[in-house]
Amino acid sequence: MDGKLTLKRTAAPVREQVLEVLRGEIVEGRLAPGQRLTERELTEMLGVSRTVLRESLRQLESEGLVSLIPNKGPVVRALTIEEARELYRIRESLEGLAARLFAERLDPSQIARLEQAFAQVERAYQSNAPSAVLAAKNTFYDAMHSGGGSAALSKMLSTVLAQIWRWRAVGLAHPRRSAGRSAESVAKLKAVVVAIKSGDGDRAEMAARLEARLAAAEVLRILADGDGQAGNEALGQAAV
Amino acid sequence: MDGKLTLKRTAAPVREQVLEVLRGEIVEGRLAPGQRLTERELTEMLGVSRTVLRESLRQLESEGLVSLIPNKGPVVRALTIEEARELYRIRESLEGLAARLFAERLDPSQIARLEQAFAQVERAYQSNAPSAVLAAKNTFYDAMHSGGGSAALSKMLSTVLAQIWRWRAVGLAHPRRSAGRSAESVAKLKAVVVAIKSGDGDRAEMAARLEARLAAAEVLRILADGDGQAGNEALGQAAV
DNA sequence: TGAGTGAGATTGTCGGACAATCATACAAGT
DNA sequence: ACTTGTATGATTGTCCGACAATCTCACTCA
Repeated sequence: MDGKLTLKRTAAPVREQVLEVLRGEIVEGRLAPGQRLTERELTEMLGVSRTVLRESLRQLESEGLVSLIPNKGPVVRALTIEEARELYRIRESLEGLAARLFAERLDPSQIARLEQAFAQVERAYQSNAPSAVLAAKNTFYDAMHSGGGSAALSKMLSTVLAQIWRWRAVGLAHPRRSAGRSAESVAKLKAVVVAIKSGDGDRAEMAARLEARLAAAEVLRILADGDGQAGNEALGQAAV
Repeated sequence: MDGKLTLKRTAAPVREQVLEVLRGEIVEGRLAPGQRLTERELTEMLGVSRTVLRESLRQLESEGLVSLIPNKGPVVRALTIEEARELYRIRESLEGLAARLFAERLDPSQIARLEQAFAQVERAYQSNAPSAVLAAKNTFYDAMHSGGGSAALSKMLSTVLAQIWRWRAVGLAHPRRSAGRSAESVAKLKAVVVAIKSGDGDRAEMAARLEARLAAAEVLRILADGDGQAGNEALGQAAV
């Protein structure tokens, strides 16, 4: 009875369900960036009252996933390339800190979780299924972000990742993806795991930052080259 | 006609006014940590409807200033020392990044703003008025955080600072405040300004991180020494 | 003593209502 | 043809009242 297994909590409040659904729709791209929504549409689509919906929308706004335009309605937020670049740098800093905290603590159960997640990434990579790789990496990052034991930090990282998630998918699937990047990515993740396990905070931070920087460079390269229009389109500006 | 002077926007929506008022009350400690609130109380106190109030509360929750306990009501959030430590480390990372971006851009108008803010800090320090120092430092940090040109970053830093603001006030006013810390703080801020102006990103980041680390150490020392009870009290646990 | 029970307080959710604001199309006047 | 003005519809902003669900706590009864 000591709380470690609070199983089957009563059904989540409607508000949280709405939040999860909308977040998922946006993050996975089924609601396109720039797409306009209205409260009426959404309430009918979800079968909830405006009260609940509006509370959820406020929260999505503070997570940076939607913009609420006064007297106009909610819009799925579309980022410029510049904003994407900023988010990637923030991610790099915070992920470096997460790795450092992880290495400084070395919580055995967290380590085990991280290694398991990494093994899953390796398997997914060998099976050559992009979506599986994406999913596996997400659980890996989740383990890495929470391994340092800071709830505030892992929450921040989630919201940052949610905003750039779309481009991570682009980076993984894009035809112009540089050859060998996947293998390199797995190798760098391995380095992060090893560095964390070594207990050396500096080394862990460096490894994590390096991986984040490479991932960012890859995605930004894909978005920026070709030409401006294509870049903007990928960012959702043209997705009306 | 090119939009640079959109003056006198219409009165802010009620929701935002409520948000600002509540945020201010919490950050400045007039609503004590751990203090219980109820929707009814707040609506009567502010003269607004539950609809608006609840939307504002959701936002405050996502900023980490209140906890919304199901079927119980909103509570002004009280942090443990451990959580405070985590927030200070996050602040250090993000502030380092902000200084780096600032140095990499070197926007002249932002530099001017920073120097003005620093001059104000020096004056406030010489006038030996703690509250003036606090206010001046806040505008300084604001200039520093937004000088890198990243809206996402400065928004994150604001929410982090809002959560630890209370302890910054403690650190400035506490009798056990180590002698010379104020002077040292001003000197370190000066170093940050100089480093940013040099355009050297590494140096700017180092300077900013150092200052953040010292400020954190000072506050955490005050909170942690003495004894556990006093520490908790300062953190607001006992303020029922 | 202890278990059950019931009242009260508080949030969770809903639906309706109306004002305020914005965008658009259309009409009118020059 | 072009500008100005106006009407109209769409959408959010805000309020109110209602009721169910859940938690707390004191109280009663065996």
